[in-house]
Amino acid sequence: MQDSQTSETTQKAIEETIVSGILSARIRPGTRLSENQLATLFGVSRTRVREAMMRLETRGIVHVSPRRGWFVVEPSAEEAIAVYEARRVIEAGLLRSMRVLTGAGREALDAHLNEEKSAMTAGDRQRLTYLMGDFHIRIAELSGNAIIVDILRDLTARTILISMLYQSEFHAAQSHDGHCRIFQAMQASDFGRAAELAVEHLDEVEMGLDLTARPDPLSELRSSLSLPPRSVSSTIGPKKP
Amino acid sequence: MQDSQTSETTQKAIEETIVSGILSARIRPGTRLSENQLATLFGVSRTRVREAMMRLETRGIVHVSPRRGWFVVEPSAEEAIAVYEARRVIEAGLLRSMRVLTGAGREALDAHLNEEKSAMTAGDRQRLTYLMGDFHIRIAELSGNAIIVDILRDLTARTILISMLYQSEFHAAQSHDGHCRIFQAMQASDFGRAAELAVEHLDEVEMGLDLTARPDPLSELRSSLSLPPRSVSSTIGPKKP
DNA sequence: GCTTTCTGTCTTGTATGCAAGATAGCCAGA
DNA sequence: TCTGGCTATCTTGCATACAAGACAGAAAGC
Repeated sequence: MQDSQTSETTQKAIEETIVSGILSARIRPGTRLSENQLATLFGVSRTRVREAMMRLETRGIVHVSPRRGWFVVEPSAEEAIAVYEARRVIEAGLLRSMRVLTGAGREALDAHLNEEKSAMTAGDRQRLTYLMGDFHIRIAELSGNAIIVDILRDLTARTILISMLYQSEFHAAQSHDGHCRIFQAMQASDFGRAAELAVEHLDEVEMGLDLTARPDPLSELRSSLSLPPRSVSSTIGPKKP
Repeated sequence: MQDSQTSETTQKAIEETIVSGILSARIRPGTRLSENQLATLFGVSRTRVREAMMRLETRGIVHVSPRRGWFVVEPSAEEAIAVYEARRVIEAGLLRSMRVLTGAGREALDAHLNEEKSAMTAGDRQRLTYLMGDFHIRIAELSGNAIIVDILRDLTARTILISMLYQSEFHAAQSHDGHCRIFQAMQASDFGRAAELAVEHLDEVEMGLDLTARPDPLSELRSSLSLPPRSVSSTIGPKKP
């Protein structure tokens, strides 16, 4: 990254720092993001930090609790399900829409799968988390469609937050196998099959979650008092904490 | 809409006012959105207006030209193609993932198609534009997935902007027919067919565009000077006007 | 010991002020 | 008439000041 431009770059830098921190599992869900601290850290005023937070909120990455602070989102079980559902829809649709796997695309995915493998043997879990998410972004990049890439990057970030909350064990080998199978189908130009495999793969990962586990520990009490469930908030809709 | 809450609501109100203005084709691409004017209009300071603009920029609805102003986006031909491609991917994926059409869903779509018909006979073009886009959002709503609804709403807004730039004639009857066919396939629980029809429908609408027409009137000059083409910017990436 | 209240501190919410770039229009000069 | 430059004005960019809610911890009352 270049540091020459001061203006315009900083807000995006804050955004990307946080997103990439999540993508590589260095930032946990629920992490507090203090406007003042970030401002000091990046050497800017709160104004710019707030702008970055607003953008990240729109992207479903952080949320604000009024006058309490900004926090990295902790997706509820319902939200987690919605994220996986959205990914299945989009990734399956994407693969099914593909017609060819170019040579460059084949090489990119092949190189990526090799990286996954070496990270597995090295036991580098943080890097592995990053790579496991990045595989799906790489596939999106093959389409050359920046819109879809952006959407899937944000959904992947949310997925990683979900994993940190609900995933007890990390079945890296299983995920890697899933990726390899998808790649094989793509190499065979059987994109319908690749789409099916992607859905299965995401199902597998979702099934590996314990969605009764962490957040909303009040759910039992809540239901026994027959209060409304935690809102499956839209990325836009008003939050009521 | 309620007006009781002042805080928290206003920024969202600005956002939604603009988005719904676009969805109903009352706001044209390239419209200037002055921070000061909006601030006066909504009775708030520029700060809040700026926050709303930042969010809308993230959503791909507006963009800022540094120290010149905020403008409703004018998608380039490349961006237009990307938007349609993204919609095909997501809407086809969505329909294919459906398993049942509930009674309530059937009624909602049926009512919607009747509205389309009456707007056609009434010749209410603005309302028709809104309804034609809204059909696709209604389908997304059937999934109950707020993430997908939000994504498709923003893509629909962009689609309408694209129409206003590149669509010479408005083939409302053709679009309405397309919607009816999709609905029929859904009623027959043939969601694979519905997905195919949705792709065809979007193709038809895209083909009806004259993508050599409006923006970037300098494209000839640009290419004859062998300057780089207008960037197919991501929704996030830096804009270079 | 337990509860309640109060107060100091920390957080974000919002407005405002100033800086600096962009633009349009005028004016002068050739 | 056309060109070049100047200036007045308008725009956003960014920092800062202050308001106001949330919270923790101390103090007071029982």
